[in-house]
Amino acid sequence: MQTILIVEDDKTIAESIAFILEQDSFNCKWFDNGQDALEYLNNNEVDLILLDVGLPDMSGFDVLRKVREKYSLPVIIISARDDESDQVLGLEGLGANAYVTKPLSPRLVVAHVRAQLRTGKASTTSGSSKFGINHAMQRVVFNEIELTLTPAEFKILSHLVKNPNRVHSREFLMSIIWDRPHGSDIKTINTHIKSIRKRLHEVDENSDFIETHRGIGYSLIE
Amino acid sequence: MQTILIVEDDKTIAESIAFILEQDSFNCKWFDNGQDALEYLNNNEVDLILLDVGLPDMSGFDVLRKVREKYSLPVIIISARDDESDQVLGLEGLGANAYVTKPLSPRLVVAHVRAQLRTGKASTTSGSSKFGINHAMQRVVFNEIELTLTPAEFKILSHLVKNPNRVHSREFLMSIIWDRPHGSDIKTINTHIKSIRKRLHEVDENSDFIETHRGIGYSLIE
DNA sequence: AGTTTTGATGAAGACTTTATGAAGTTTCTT
DNA sequence: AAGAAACTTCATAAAGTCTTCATCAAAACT
Repeated sequence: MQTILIVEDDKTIAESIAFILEQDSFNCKWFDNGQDALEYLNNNEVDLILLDVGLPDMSGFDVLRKVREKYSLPVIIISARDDESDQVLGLEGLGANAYVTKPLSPRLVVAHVRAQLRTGKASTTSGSSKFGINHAMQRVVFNEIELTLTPAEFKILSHLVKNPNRVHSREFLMSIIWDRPHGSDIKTINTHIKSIRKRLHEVDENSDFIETHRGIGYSLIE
Repeated sequence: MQTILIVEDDKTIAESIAFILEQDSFNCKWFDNGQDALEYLNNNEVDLILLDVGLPDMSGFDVLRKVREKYSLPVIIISARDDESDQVLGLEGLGANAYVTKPLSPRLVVAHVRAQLRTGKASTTSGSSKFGINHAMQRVVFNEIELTLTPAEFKILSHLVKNPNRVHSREFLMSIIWDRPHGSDIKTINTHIKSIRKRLHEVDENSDFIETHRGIGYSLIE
């Protein structure tokens, strides 16, 4: 079942969206502020975000930017009709995937969500890769073998698998392991990557999926 | 004898359903609100639920969601003809198994119940596992031996047996024991798991079915 | 080629989480 | 109210994980 994050401070609106989406067998999580939503996103599998631009703690603009720092999942913007259209349109540059305006038409919301999830799928499935993620068991599947990983290793590797073919800095990978700033040496990532590579080698000796990008970080090739 | 939970605030309707079902030698329990029904469900063996969507305390929607958080038994929705058909059909996504509309045809209700109980049985049997659940006795069967468990142990182990091969967090397992938030130390789960493992070892010394997932929780391997 | 920078590696130890046994508290039964 | 059973808490031991560090290897630069 796919999970949708609803970030909306108006409880009535949030509940009506959740209601209609749940009828479509989506799993909904509601947050009335950006901070909590981002924290949830960092710790759970989410397939799509419905994001209100007018939040109490931070603008939808800031939320979207923070989401895009780490993830490529579809984000649908909810905006009041009287918002400055420029401001809302500007979100496109940050990677908003669609817009709906208040008052909301439930059917339209569902249509947008479906449209995004038909095409997207960015967060979980990954084509013809040799990798998969077993969320239920918190394991990464490689060549049909389930790897038992330590928590830090799982967080890093599952993120690499979800976002292959792009370089992830050590700083960023640290932020994947620790939600809050953590005063650890950045080179710690080297060691984690080493042990991940070791586990992959145990399955396939000649594999070399994790690439080092000197001076930047690592990427997973698929 | 199979037990059917009737959740319906109209006493006349509930009694007529119960009457006709008891003629068919089903054991019926009637509740006029969702809360009491859920409480009964959590403490007793139930084979099927007949659920009215229009309840006084919570919507049938909420009841069904709560049921599905823990159980996979068949649920038949009772709806007034004038309900929005969309809304009711949406319940399918949450795992409703069938619908009947008011005014009820007793024969039709019995037909639906029988149809579900012929096919269903999802709540108890579990493939080729060495585990089984004896709801009536609140015991878990392991290697054909019935384990005598304390209530908390039964709730945890039966949940693990029903949902094997996936990790369950300590927080979640706490919610299995206590329906309402309970200010207990989360580490209590460690102790319950310890005693469950001890009981399994008494049956098979070399068994090791409950796996620890560091930093997350536990899973049962089958 | 020599120097500098950056990454890989292995091992030690600091730190965190879990297991365990026992004591304490609550709840239920008689 | 007493006793028993069950649940929770606690202290400590054990296990596992993360970070650091020293050293070696590879790449980039002069």
